[in-house]
This record gives sequence, structure tokens and C-alpha cells, in this order.
Amino acid sequence: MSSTTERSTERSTERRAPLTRARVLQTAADLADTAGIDALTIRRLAERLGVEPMSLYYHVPNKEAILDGTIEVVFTEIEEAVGGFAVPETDAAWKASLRERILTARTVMLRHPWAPGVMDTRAQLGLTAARYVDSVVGTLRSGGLSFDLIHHAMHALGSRMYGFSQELGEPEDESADSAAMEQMAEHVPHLAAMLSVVRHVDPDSTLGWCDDQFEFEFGLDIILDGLERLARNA
Amino acid sequence: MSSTTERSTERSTERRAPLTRARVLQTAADLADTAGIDALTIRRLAERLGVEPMSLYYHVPNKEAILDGTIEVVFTEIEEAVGGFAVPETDAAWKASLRERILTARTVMLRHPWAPGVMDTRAQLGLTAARYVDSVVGTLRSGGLSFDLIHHAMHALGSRMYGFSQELGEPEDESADSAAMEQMAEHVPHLAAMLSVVRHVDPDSTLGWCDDQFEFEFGLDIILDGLERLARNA
DNA sequence: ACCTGAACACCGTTCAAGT
DNA sequence: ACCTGAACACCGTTCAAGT
Repeated sequence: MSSTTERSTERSTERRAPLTRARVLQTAADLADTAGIDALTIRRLAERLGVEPMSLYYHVPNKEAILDGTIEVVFTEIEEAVGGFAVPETDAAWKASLRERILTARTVMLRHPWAPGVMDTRAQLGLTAARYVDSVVGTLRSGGLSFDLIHHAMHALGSRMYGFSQELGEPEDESADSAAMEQMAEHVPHLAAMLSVVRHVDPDSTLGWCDDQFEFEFGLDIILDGLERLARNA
Repeated sequence: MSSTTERSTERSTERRAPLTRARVLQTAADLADTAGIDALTIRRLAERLGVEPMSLYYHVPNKEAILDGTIEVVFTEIEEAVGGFAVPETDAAWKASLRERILTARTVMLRHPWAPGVMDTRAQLGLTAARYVDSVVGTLRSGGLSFDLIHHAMHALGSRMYGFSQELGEPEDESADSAAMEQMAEHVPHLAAMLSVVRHVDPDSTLGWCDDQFEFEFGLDIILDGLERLARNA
């Protein structure tokens, strides 16, 4: 099994690119995409890379750095998707520009549903994520907002700025959700009433009760409209 | 060491209340409060309870149930803090009522900084959390909003409804944050400019750059004001 | 009914070594 | 310079047993 025959699929030097930091991080993100974030362990990652677990430590200091790296991979995708992070000096249509950038970021986030959860556990912003945030600040600035208002705006947007709302994570088991709700319906009369109405309005949404895309835009627009109003009255 | 002398601190039947589900969950929340969420392991929890790890499994099916239970503990505290979840049928001051309930919930969340992160990983709402959400729905209903608008409102509020914004987690290391930002200042000119202005405005905030309470209310008010406007135009 | 002990299948990581 | 093997200190959990 440790034979050095040329047809060994694991050891053939032609089949495997050399191990690099970039390949480790890209493969980590791929693994999370295909097998879920819980499957992203040092040992399983090494296996997918055709290498021993300890080999990773030569390219990366520890698991935290791998998680940081997967977020970096995601924001690099966002950078491509939005056509770079450059912003004009002034932009009368700042609101539309920002809205579009955020909704584009969201399409990338939807491909990596583990990313929001991992981002929540990061202590600091990586470079590419910071450059994304910078472009958001720059766009608000191009609309003439004061830095003070911009600062508040960042807090008001929160993670919505990155294109996800809390619930993006995973719906997972809609019918269990529905069943659990019915179980406690008598204890939550208002909630139950709301759901029965909403479900009636949109009986066969593919996403359970809610059209997540619509809801995301609804919340985003409330905030952007509110910021615009504050900027006008300043 | 397994002597049955009466002065054994671990085994004395007088010193230790009987193990119950409620005591397991309350102690789990206490452990997370005092030692951090990472310290909440079955083994350490058992140790704090003066019991063997496997004993917990008699009262609770697995670790997920323990995490569910700690959230239940938190929302029970919120229920007390807000004086119960009952809401009037109609309430002209619905916006002020809701604002106050959310800000009170926030004071509880601030005592349990691990709770937002744990909530993010819960698949479903527990009963007490659901009853809290029900009171939010009820209050919006008491203001005459349609169930459809209420449904959108819930999405717009997101986790803000529970009294936390994404960043509540832990500031942890403000100076490292600051240092990291300076490191990449040239790559994030807009962000750096904003921070230098904001820092100047509030040079010695106890919470790093930001007054989190102010920012939380700012974002909350933008959303509540937007909802009010939509309700009026309906 | 309530608690335990030994064991299993996993983790991330250290350290000293191989090529 | 790059990768590995053995070992350590942890996890959550099963299963069969004790009282």
C-alpha cells in the first residue's frame, strides 16, 4: 500500500499539484461547500489533499488560520463578482450602487452557506473582507454622507452589509419547523395567526414560508431609505 | 479517595442538590457565563455538578439539548425582565412598547454574551423564545399592522428583535483590532478615514471605537421608523 | 430510578524525526 | 524546504453494568 508504482493514485506526482497555502485554503472552502462546515477538519482536509494531517501545519499555523482563509476565498469571489472594489469619488446614485453591490455579494454568500457562521466567529476582518467594507464606506461617502452617519450606517446594516441576514444559515428541515410550530401553537397565538395568513398568501414558496430574497431586499431597503432620509436632513 | 467519610466535599448528600434537568441547564448557562462557551463541555459541566459525565445523559439526551436549554434559561430571564409576555389588544404606542421590550431583552443578552452565538446554531426556536417572538408579533398587531407587514418586519429586524446585533459577541481585543486596521490602512483608505474621524469624535469610549448601545438603538430606530411609515401608508 | 466505568471514534496540536 | 509518525490531551457518546 506504500508501494511506489507509478499508477498509485495517491502518490503520483503528476496527479497532485504541490501543496501550497492557497491550495489548502481553496480546498478547505470546497470541502465546506460539498460536505458541510462540520466536515472541515484538519484530518479530512488532509485526506482530500492526499497528504498527512501534519503536513498542513507547514503551510498554515493552525485551524483558525484555515477558517480565516476560507473567508478570504469567499471575499475574493465577491471581488470578482462585483467587478472590483473601486468606487467613484462622487455618485448621485450611491444608494442603487450600494444596493447592487450588496445583492451581488449575497449571490456569492448563497453559494457558501457556511460562510456567515464562520464569519461570526472571526475576531478580525481579513484583508479582502476589509477591502469590501472599505468599498461600502467609499460608496456612502460618494453620496455625500458624513463619516459619522456612515459609521452609524455600518452598524445599522450589520451583517446585511455582507449580503446575509441571520437566517441565511440553513433552513434544513422546514417540515420539522412547521411541526414544532403547530405543537406550540396554543402558546404562541399571534405567531400562529401570522403564519397562517402568510402561508396562505404564498402557498408554495420553494423556501418554506418565506421568499428569502424578497425579505432580504425589504430589510435592506428600509435601512437604505432611512439612511437617505437622514442624509437629506443633515 | 472514594472514602465515604462525611466530610468528603464531593459526595456529601447535604451539600449537593439532587441532579435534575433544570439544575443541569442552569449550571450549563452559569458555566458559559463564567468560563466562556468553549468551556461548556459535558465533562466540565459534570465536574461542576459534582457528578460523572455520563450521569448527565439520564436527564438530557445529548449536548444539543443542553445548548437548547441554555437558550431557554436566557429567555426565561427575559420573560422576568420584561414582566411577562402579555400584550394589549390595541396599543397606540406600539412602537415605544416594542422598542422598550427589545432594549430590555438586550440587557439580558449583555449578561450572556455567548447566547447570540448559540442561538445562531439552533435549528428551531424553543418554547420560551417562541413566546417572546409571539409577543413581538402581538405588539406589532396591536399597532394595527397587517400580518403581511408584520412578517416582513420580523425579517427586517432579524436578530435585532432579540436585542443583539451581530457584533455583540465579544470585542475581545480592541487594541489588536486597532493594530490590524493600521496595518492595512493603505488598502482601506475610506475605512481608515472614517475611523480616524469617528475616533476623534468619541476619543475615550469604553467600548473601543463605538458606543454599542447608541448604535444598537440607531439601527433599531431606523427599522421601527420605516415600519411605522409603511404602516401609515398602507 | 438514578448514576457509573470502561471503551470507542473522533478532534487539534506538539515534538522529534525523516528526506 | 517540505512532509511524516507517534503521542498527548482533549471531545461526545455507546453500552453494559452497578445500586
